[in-house]
Amino acid sequence: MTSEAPDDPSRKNPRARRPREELRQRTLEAARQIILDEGPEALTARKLAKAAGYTPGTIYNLFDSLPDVLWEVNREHFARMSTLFSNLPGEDPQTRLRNLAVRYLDLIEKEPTLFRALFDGPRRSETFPDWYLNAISALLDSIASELMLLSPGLSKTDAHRESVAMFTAIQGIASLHASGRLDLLTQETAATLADGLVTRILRDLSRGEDRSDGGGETEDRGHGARASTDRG
Amino acid sequence: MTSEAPDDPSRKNPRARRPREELRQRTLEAARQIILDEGPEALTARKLAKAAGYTPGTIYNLFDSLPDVLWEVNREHFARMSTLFSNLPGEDPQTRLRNLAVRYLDLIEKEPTLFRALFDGPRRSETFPDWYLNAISALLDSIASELMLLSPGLSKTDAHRESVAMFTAIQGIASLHASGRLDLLTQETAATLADGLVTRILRDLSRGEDRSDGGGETEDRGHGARASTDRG
DNA sequence: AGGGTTTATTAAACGCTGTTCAATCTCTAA
DNA sequence: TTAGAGATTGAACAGCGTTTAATAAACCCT
Repeated sequence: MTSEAPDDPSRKNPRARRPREELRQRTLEAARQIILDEGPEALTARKLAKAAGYTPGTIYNLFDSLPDVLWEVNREHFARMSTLFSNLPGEDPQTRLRNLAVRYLDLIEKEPTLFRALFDGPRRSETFPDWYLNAISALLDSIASELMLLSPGLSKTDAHRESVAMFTAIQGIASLHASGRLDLLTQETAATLADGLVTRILRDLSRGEDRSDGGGETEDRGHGARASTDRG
Repeated sequence: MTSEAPDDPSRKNPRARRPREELRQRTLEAARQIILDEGPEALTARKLAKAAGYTPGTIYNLFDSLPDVLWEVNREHFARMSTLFSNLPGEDPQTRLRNLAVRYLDLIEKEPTLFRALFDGPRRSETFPDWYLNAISALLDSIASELMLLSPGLSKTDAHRESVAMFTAIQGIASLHASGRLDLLTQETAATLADGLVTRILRDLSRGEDRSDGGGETEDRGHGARASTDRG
């Protein structure tokens, strides 16, 4: 399957011009398929070009770079995920948040390579696109608002902190699961672990509002502000 | 700094033979330094060879492959970490486990690139060395034994599940922190987040023994055994 | 319809990567 | 002193992302 559509002009005319946006979209679909099948590390310029029906150079006419292609795939994937996170089923915050976690891990179970492309891929010092930060912020905010519903005594700052803690915890399970390393640790399902974690956190959170730990003294070598100022 | 020791025979005799084990060790130190300075992705064959004072081919006389060098560095790093995990300070399990988490994140804060080499690097389908699995198992076991001390009603299976849950949660924070993405989510310190998480889990765990959630119904599309058989 | 311009496409090249290997050199043991 | 063993090298290979000059097709205008 070298050419795609039946009326693909590239069969007879290799240098025929194709509508730009359509070609971009076809490239993104090809890229998505490669990632789905073989993981983000298999997305090479030459392989993508062949899958899309042209030569490597054309990629750079359509996109800025290969990472740029990946970011576009990620953007679409993240957008598709975000729709799943709104209108969560459940009567109370507990149920909704547990469902959120389970849904999240369900999706990762089905498309682990796309998850890795989203979160394992981007390395330090890379600059993150705006939609990326906004999408995560939105997710955190929706978690935080559920937490404030659950525990009205929570300040905005505290709710935010707890939402980050919860997200990063789930993310830890998700990341290990998507990279195939969770099985090295346990037979337990990712969803089971996450559900247990969320349940415990929510139960403790809904119980007492303050975080005055019962007399635990830790060796604190003074790394970091325990109290925090509000953030935009 | 091209040559290392003052009596380095490679200065006058480029093809002089050097003691094999010593050279191996020198290579590992050079590799570790490269990872520390520039991250695991900067560990290339030619750069490592130059840093160790020879040419790329020699690497393959000393090691099986470049990933093999990385695994050796990881092995030493993990061993060094493991010593930190034994003899935890603290009277009760709560304090000891909180200290464990804080120590762990402290180390990652100081050597984030070594952490990334250990956990972000190895990709799916890669076969993991025995020491890797054993070291993680040992860590999980020490967590599990603390948990059983904390909550004597816990079965071995439950303790293991909870230890995995706790570890993966911390790992999530650690991974995001080491890759520089935690700052995108919050101003909060990694240690603060982890400490809060551990505190909540332990508090809930020491309270009630069973996990009968307070009537929460989730959409369960039947993915996975909720109860689990014991694992060897 | 034909000519000029614009633009998409391509092949080749650059510098990088990990890895292999024949040739070469050094050292050691007999 | 010499033969063999073993370490080291440089060249090569296939792949990578990316750039670019040349080319061919399509468009616009007369």
